[in-house]
Amino acid sequence: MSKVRVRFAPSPTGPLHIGGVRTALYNYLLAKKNQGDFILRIEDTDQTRFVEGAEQYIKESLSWLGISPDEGPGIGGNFGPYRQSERKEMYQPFVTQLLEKGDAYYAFDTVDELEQMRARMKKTGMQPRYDTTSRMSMKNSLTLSKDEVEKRMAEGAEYVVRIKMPRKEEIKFHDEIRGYVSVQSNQIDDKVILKSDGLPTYHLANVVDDHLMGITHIVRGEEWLPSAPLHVMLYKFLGWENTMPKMAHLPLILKPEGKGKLSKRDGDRLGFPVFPIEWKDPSTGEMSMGYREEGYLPEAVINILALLGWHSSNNEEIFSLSSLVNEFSLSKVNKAGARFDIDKAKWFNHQYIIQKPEKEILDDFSTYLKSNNIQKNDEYLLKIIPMIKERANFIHEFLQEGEYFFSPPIEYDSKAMKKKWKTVGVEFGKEFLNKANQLEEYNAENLHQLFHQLIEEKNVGIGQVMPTMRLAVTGKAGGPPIFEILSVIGQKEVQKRFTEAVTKFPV
RNA sequence: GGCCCCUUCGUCUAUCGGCUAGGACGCCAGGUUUUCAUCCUGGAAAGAGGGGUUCGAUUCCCCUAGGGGCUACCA
Repeated sequence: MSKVRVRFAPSPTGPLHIGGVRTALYNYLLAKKNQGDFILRIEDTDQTRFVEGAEQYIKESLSWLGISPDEGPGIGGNFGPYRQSERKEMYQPFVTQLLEKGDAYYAFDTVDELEQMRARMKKTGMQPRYDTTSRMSMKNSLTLSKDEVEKRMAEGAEYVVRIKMPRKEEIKFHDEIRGYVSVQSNQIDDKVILKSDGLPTYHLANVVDDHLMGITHIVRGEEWLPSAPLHVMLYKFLGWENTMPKMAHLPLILKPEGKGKLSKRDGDRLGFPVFPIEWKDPSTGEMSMGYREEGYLPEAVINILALLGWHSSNNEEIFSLSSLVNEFSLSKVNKAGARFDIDKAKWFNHQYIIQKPEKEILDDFSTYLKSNNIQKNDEYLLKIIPMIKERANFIHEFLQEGEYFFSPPIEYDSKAMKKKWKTVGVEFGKEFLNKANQLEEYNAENLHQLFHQLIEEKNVGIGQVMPTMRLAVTGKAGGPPIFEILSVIGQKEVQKRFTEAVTKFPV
């Protein structure tokens, strides 16, 4: 059995949609599961849609997520070049072959003529397309005399090459996810395979490249399913039927609500990213948010995307990239489109935040703090990270969650103040701090002990006095264990905050 | 409009003819906690409809309905 080789083949027309990222991921998983190769191929045959920086964006996204290609532009490999624009001459022999065998033909129709043809057909209730019947009334090498065709070519007339679809034939192929799919050939039009600028269209290019690059499995989005029969015909015409790659068409990622596939607009409207990393449109300057910048961990994004359309039968949901590689199978990929669920996405991120070692969180957290003009040493941060990480979905929430670690409270939870800011608590607090200030070591354990001693001595309820202390020092009603907070903030600062609170809110 | 694909809790999904239909997110209730979060326990919540096939259908087939995709010299 030959080595598994799969390709991810985006076109560099802008930022990579997360649906595309998932396609890349599934390709990667299939490759690695079988010790195969994952190839990045840039499908830039449409020069008019080329966007500066898009290719770099794609590579950076994949690299951030840890699904780096084994071969690709700038990476190397034995099947290059990996940009279709750089493979231009490689397609010509196959076009010639198709032409000579009569499986393709030249067409000289102008845009206007094509439009007229479509309008005409529509009017008479026919399907508007360039196909087995309508081609006979158009200007092409099937209708024009050989002399006329040669004359036009000699004059340098613009032309395209179209595939000549058989009139009546069942095209049947097997999809790894959907089973057998069959279509009548007369439902497919004579698609352009070579454009007038001399570059192939996607259809020809992907077939030729997949063949030349030894691709064994095509894993792509469901939007390609309708053109798959066309590709099958091309494999047939080119004589590659026996080595045709297996095909798998992935279900689409749908809007969280409403109709249709997930779009950038949904993200903007509902406030979540649809792109892996931030993107700035070079022509408009418009920014699109990315998962990376919004505080998602790459391993969380991988996990989220993996579960959108694929599921393990053992009910597990938390998967690292390497466990996905072990578990993944095309046969477990779902057929139906999956609605994107941002709440579950956040939950995944939360899981990975909790799981993540403090030292690894440190970098991101201190970078975030610096951008907010807050400087604290690593030792200090390392103490507070474990206290707040399970309370946050994102690292940028750490600051908000634990703002009292960086500055005295500005606001005090009014509901809690009303309920818990009472004489008994304040008096107790004063006495507790007096004693605490005498402590040899101002640490959580000692503070805890002292506090409980005093409670017994005074015979007060813990709920009457502890919230008071928390409110005075943090301004909040909830949070990590109070004695740990006190010990981290430090004796002097605690005393200061308490005194201030008492002054502000006399009882 | 035409063609193709799809259809289990609100959402992601398990089930490959035997189901008291399982899990996860979210939601609700209880427990733990001074508190919030975490964690634990419990709860509400689904097989689009109609026909077949079968001893038996969520599972196989057909029809209807609904959803999605494609329908360019774009990918």
